[in-house]
Amino acid sequence: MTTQNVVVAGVLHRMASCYKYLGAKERFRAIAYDVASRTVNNLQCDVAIYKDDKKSLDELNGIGSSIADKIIEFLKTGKILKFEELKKTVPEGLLDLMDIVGFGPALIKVLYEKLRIRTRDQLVKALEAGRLEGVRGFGSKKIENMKKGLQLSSEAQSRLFIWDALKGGNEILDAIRHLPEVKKAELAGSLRRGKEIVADIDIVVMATAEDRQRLATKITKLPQVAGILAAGDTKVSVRLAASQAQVDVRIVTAEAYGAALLYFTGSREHNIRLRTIAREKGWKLNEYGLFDLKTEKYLAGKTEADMYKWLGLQYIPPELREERGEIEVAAKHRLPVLVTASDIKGDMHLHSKWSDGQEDIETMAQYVRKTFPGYEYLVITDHSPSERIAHGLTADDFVRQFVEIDKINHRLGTDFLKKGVEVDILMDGSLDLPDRLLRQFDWVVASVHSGFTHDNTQRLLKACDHPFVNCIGHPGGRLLGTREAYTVNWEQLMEKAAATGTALEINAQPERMDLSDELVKMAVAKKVQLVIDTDAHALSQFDCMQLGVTIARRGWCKKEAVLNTCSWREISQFRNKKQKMPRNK
DNA sequence: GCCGTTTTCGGCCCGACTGTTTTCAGTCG
Repeated sequence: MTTQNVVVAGVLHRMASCYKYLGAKERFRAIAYDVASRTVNNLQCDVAIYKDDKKSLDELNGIGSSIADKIIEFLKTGKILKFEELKKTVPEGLLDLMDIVGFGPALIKVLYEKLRIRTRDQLVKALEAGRLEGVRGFGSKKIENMKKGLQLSSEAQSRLFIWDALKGGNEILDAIRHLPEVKKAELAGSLRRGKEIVADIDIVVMATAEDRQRLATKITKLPQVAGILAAGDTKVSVRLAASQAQVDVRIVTAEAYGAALLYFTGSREHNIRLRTIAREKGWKLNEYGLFDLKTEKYLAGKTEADMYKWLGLQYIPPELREERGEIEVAAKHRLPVLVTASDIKGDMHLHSKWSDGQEDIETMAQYVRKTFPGYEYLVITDHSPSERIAHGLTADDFVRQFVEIDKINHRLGTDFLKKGVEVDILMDGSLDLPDRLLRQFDWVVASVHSGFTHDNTQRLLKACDHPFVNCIGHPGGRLLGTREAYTVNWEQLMEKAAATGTALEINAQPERMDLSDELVKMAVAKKVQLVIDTDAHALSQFDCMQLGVTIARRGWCKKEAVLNTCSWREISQFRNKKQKMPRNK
């Protein structure tokens, strides 16, 4: 669905690069094309729906009449005449280099005009032959950095999945916090906003002005650091030994800590809006604080809350700072109170040794009760028979498992454990366990584990119609970096889920994150009941609940929209209500 | 090229670090 968006955004981005190449007189045009490119890239729907609707396209942020025409031209003809013209004056082969660290428009212009280099290959050969040495502006370090940049860009894209980035980030954050000069330190950047994939790890550190330089040096010498990319006394960039991830550390004073945190958390688009608001009020906003434009007087900067207050906005949680309407809503002080990890009362999708989990049920129960004291219930949901590879249980197995669960509950003196199942949705939308068994479970998660190349809408709709199905597990079926999500008509599925009293899962496994934040936002708007699950197969995976909560928060999700913030009594009511609904068939 | 509840013209976020060169341009985030 979004492939077309990526293509269109790519063309606009390349046009922006062309205008950057053309120099100062075109620089604002370049910015305009970049903004439009990002808008298309962030679009929640397929850009193709605007093919015959210039008016709506024009209304999008950063897309005016002229760019709207060009997008429509591309959608209809597959090219943009203006872009074809631009390519005649700009060395197209070098355009892509502008996305590499260290390669800007001025550099590729010099390469082309002085050395007639117009492709990446020619550049690599020129570097190997030493043709750049002695050319004015190309010192030995610059040439070295160009080689490094090229090398890095040809290696696998160094983007990190959030769960890995969090691990690396928290590890070095912890080391930084232990340095005596550090008063405070926090993760910032897209990691703090909870994006699925991040490019680097940002950290903001508070220290006194006198300590900054010494601290910067110490940070570069931490054992986690494998290489130094840049090191001033307020900014340090290093590469982590473990993951090769880039870490940008900013060291600021207490006066500027909130401003720096705000600035380095982003998003870029969010910041630009904030700065514009400051401007309109006669102030200037930067990473050091909020200042009066004329007198330079410092107005605020110690905390993020201060900054938002001065700007007349409600505090905006990091997960919402994506310039997706949060500023307008914050101006009216109408932001939703987002769900938090402490609201969660239990995990409703996990696997024991009975199928493909690593632990026995009692060990999990004891671990979770100790580690998550706020939890009131834990639903064991092992696989059904079709999942042979995951040792799916037969109907008889489940009956035996019921007995075991009762015994453990009895031993622990609680009813903490609930009887559940992750039942397979077969190709025709039916389930692989009989109704007489399904009705005995406390909770039934139904999931697709086959037919990933099909449009699975009908299968999922049929599962929602089943009276004993309470939740659709990992509804999109994607595995990040491995398998694309299968095709689903989300409008239809969400409307069906809401109408039938079927919950949709936010599966918090790091390689799933399914529903995605964008789909959560859509589900919230359609009043679908959500459940945040870890799908844990090992004790350590119960920690992923935090990740699921982050996804929910990015989807503007309130506590009320998440079923497992409720007591078990309320969850039983949710289940009973569906069973009593009049059936279509 | 976009945008506007002072504006349809004249703005457009802003500062740090690097490298190469003697005072700054280019690039990044």
